[in-house]
Amino acid sequence: MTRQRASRATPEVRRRQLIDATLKCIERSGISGLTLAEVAAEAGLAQGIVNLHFRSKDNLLKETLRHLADEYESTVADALAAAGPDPAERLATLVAADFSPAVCNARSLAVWFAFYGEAKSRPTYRRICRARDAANDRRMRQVVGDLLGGAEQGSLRVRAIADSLAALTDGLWLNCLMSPGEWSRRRARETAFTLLRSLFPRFFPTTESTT
Amino acid sequence: MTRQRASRATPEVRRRQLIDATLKCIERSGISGLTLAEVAAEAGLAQGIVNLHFRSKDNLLKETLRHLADEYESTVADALAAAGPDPAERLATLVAADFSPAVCNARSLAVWFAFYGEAKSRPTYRRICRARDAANDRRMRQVVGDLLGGAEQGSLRVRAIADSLAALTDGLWLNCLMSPGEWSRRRARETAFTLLRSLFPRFFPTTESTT
DNA sequence: TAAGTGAATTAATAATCATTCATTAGAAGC
DNA sequence: GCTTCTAATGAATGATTATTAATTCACTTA
Repeated sequence: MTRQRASRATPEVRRRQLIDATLKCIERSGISGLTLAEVAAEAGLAQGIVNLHFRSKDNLLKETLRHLADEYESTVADALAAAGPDPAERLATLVAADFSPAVCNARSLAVWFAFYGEAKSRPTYRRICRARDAANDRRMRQVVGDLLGGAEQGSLRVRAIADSLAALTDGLWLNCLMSPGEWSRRRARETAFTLLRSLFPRFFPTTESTT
Repeated sequence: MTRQRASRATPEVRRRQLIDATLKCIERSGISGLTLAEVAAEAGLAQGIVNLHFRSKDNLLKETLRHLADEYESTVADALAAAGPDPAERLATLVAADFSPAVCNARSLAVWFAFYGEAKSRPTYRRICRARDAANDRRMRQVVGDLLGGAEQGSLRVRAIADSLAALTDGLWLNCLMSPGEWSRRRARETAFTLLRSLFPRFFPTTESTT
């Protein structure tokens, strides 16, 4: 039963490794069932390792959420940077990014909602999540405003539609989390695109010509 | 420091009282921070009271979620039963119910998302939440199908729009939970109605005649 | 009013877990 | 090879907390 002692690694490497293990463990046990022993075992390291590299469990959780938020932000920002100038294409890119495998996978969704669930009682979590939302909302309002053109730019209606599209993502993610059998990433994406086509038939024409 | 002994009450009354206390405590401390001592104190009763009436903490949590789901279900079902036969009115009723004070208040939202967050690792929670979603989705598909009429009834497009509207609620609720300062119940409701007007201009005409 | 019923209390128990720190040992420099 | 530095270990600690069960007592009823 003696463990093989792990070879040395830089703190950077260990921190990343422990965050990955934490993501897996939250998916498996939720935040309420998470123990440092489980995280350490998942990483193949000894009991005290988390306290060594993160000082406390609380800190590990914050850093894990931050990592998830950074990963999301860079995925979406990169996708948008790679898109062309056409507003319809840019909007489609934003929606598609939210349902890409890098973002919409069982583990990430489980962890996002685990933190959402704790957010009411933990201001720090709420702050990190809100920073993500704010960046997201700004992008979405810009793109929807560009799409609908000058007169409406910045109108309450543009704002409401952009906010609705952002909210739609969270709701469809929740479907994927709660009913993964019925709600695949693809179905969620197609549902969002169907809404886009219904909202903006001029910009997102329906493939089959029905009416 | 001696406690005043509580007067006798029926198990029914105590169970309800303890569930109410649990809702408050989850809002305050999250599920991960919830202790039976806190629940008992919130109810003004002694330590062992939860185990007496619910057998275990786990059972208390399940019953609390069930209570929340039942309350939601009866609120929405009652609202729909009171609405007239016009599909547009019925759709407006469904949306309005999701943002009524009985449903969309800080405590209920906090508790819903607390359970969503644990759902991945707790099949029982997932089952209870899914039952609520299924009833909701059925109603929404029926109403949207009625609104769009014969040809589209039951089409993939109707299904996608109904699913989107259901998802929209969850997303807007999340906004209310994470940013209660910016996202009042009323703003969330108006955002949803603005989407309805944009999607179905024929059925939900814009008040001011702008085009 | 005197049992009797069972709701409520509370102190004790046992288990879980985050955190600490003395010790071990891998890697780098000489 | 020897020394030094510091990552890694894991047993020990102490705090927290769900659960139990013996006891108390509020209310009912005969």
